[in-house]
Amino acid sequence: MSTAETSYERIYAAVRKIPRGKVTTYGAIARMAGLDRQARLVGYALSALRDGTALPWHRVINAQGRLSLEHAGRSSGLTQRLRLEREGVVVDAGGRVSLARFGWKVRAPRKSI
DNA sequence: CTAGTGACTGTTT
DNA sequence: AAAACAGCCACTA
Repeated sequence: MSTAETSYERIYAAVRKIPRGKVTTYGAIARMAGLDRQARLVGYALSALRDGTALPWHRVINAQGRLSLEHAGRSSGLTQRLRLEREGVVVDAGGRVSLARFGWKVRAPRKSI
């Protein structure tokens, strides 16, 4: 079809690229999808996902390093936290993740810790 | 068509 | 540190 890929498709594709054990922000996903200022759209696209999706949506958190789902009063917040911890991502009691440590960076890691 | 809302972000008070 | 404002876009009524 001549129909161009929707923003959703691009967003999903970007989310799929997040490596296991890492997290990224909505803004970063939007940027990867070529929608640099549509972080909100990313959240909206993810909200449209169904249960059982193969998309690693749990690796997407907000720029404050916090799980937006918990803050939004979603029951899926617990699921996200569980999945992250299962991948080795440390989630604080307040639902916070250290972006400095687990934030997905396209740049190469430091040669020394 | 308009108006309201949202899994956001960055800047300014 | 917390709240308010503005910006951006898609979906629903």
